Amino acid sequence: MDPHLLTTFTTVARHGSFSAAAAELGYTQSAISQQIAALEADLGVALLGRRPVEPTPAGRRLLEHAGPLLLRLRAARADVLRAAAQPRHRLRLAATPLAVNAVLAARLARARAQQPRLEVTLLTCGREQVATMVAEGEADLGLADGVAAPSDPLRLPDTGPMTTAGVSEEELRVALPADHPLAGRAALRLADLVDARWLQTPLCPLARLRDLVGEGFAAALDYRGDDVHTVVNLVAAGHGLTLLPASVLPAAPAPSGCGALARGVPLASPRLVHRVELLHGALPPGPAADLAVALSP
Amino acid sequence: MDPHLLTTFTTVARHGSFSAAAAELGYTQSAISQQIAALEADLGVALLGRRPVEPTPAGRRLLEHAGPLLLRLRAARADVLRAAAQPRHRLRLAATPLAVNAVLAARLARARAQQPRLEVTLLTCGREQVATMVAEGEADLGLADGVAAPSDPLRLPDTGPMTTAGVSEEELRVALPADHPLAGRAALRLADLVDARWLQTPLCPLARLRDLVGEGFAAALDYRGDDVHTVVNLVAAGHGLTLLPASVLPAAPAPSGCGALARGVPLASPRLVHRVELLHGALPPGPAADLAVALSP
DNA sequence: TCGTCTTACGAGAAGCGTAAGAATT
DNA sequence: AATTCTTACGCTTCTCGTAAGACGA
Repeated sequence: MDPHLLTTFTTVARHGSFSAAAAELGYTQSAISQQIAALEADLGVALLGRRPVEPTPAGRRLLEHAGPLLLRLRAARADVLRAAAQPRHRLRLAATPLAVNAVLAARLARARAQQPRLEVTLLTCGREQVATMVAEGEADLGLADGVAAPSDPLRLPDTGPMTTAGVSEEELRVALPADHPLAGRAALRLADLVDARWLQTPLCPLARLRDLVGEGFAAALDYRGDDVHTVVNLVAAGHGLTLLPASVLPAAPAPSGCGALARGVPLASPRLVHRVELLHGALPPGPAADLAVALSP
Repeated sequence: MDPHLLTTFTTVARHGSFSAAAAELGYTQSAISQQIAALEADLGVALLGRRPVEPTPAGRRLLEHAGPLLLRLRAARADVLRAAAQPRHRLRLAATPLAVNAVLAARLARARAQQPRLEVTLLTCGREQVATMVAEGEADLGLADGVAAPSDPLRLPDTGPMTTAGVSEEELRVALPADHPLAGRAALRLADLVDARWLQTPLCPLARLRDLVGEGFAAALDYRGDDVHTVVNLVAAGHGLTLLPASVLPAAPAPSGCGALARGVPLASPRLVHRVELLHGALPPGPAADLAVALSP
């Protein structure tokens, strides 16, 4: 179960081809063939059917393990190197788009005022990638947001020992167009909306709502990016509903008209919050640790 | 980061000696020396100080990663082999001592009545070992118990994709000797008992209570085994309090006297339950899957 | 001086590439 | 016939063990 062979295996499975995997990994097809043969001999189990190249049931199980395993391996390496590295004066931050809200942006500004010489790089990307970057040491700190019950943690991918701390919770509202029949309501129950038209977005995955409430929540439109502006416009145009933190929605009810967003309707039950968590590995004393403290409430 | 080198590293660190590790692993000292050198060269970081042989800060970080990583690797291997193996007619069950309570023993008996030809092996061991055995495929099913808030999951060690399902929850009571001043009380609040004398046992670790309630809960006696009978006798003899499921405690108040256990006092707040979870990897259709279904409520 | 880790060196094994072979479409 | 995986074979690299060397207690 050499990790080397494991990456080869996942690459072959992904491409469905030995030769394509060889091209990607910089080996000859022959080498790939030998590596897969070695892995199958080691386990004593056929992992791939040939022609077409397709994982066997056992191979499918191994594929489920291989990804997280290799991720943790890279995370471990990064963590060890970090422990040995000198504290630096450049700090790399990874955050999901909705994570850097007004509160956290202000805290970040206050912290930077304390350490004016600190260079900060901020990169926006998806939830999983934030976790991965922090685990692999590509980012020193991560901020990830998501939908959760009050004071419940988010469910982030498991990448080994990583510190997570909630740094912000905010009311979550139902976002809908200004001319939507429900736009004027004082509050809504999520259970009453299971049959509504919903947007599927990485910001508010419908699978998460099903976890929390139950079946339903069919996707009227599946948005694969993670741009807040786009989502707001999709909702305003009536493509479907979604949940957004109150601070993203307009403060006053918009004048009813094409393309405007309503003020957002609070959720009566279940109470859900937009939660932001701070992620980091072991932090040596230094700017990263200081910033982590400053970002906490 | 060859797993091979990783196990060598952990062995050396555990023994604090290259030669002792060589003896355990069946290599020469020279080979161990070269393996550690290779690992350090690969990471570009010193992992062990020599004379005395002791992990550096970076080495300590790697040690924290290596254990879980190697466990997951063995778990992955076991899972793949299980997927390819023939369904067998021997079923291996691992359980913590308190997990096989009256309810589950009855369910198990009912299930066996359905499949009389099925051989069942039951092994009792600690919580972590149950999880490990299931992960590594040494057991087909595991039953682990612990203290939890109602309908909250237990916190079991992370060994990769493993199915856990709560199969039993039972009232948890404060166990105390029959002649204890609090023995007659109708209910107790755990917060009022932070300063009492407590038993530290694997069945009810005080660290868990601190998680749930707060600081306090000093250990008057630390019991390292996991035998229920012994714990009951320790409590009855007045060595300290502990929490036990109601079914373990005597049904009627014992006549006050030396070595008798009181009926047990219910917990008013927080509500805590004795929870049993069923653990298993991916189950192919067969006796193991049938039994898993039968054990669920 | 003794115990312990490191280094040098040779033998064996393992891994990769080239090239030819086999199997499927 | 073309594409794609497998096998054979030689070369290189890696890894281990033996044995000698270096370093501390």
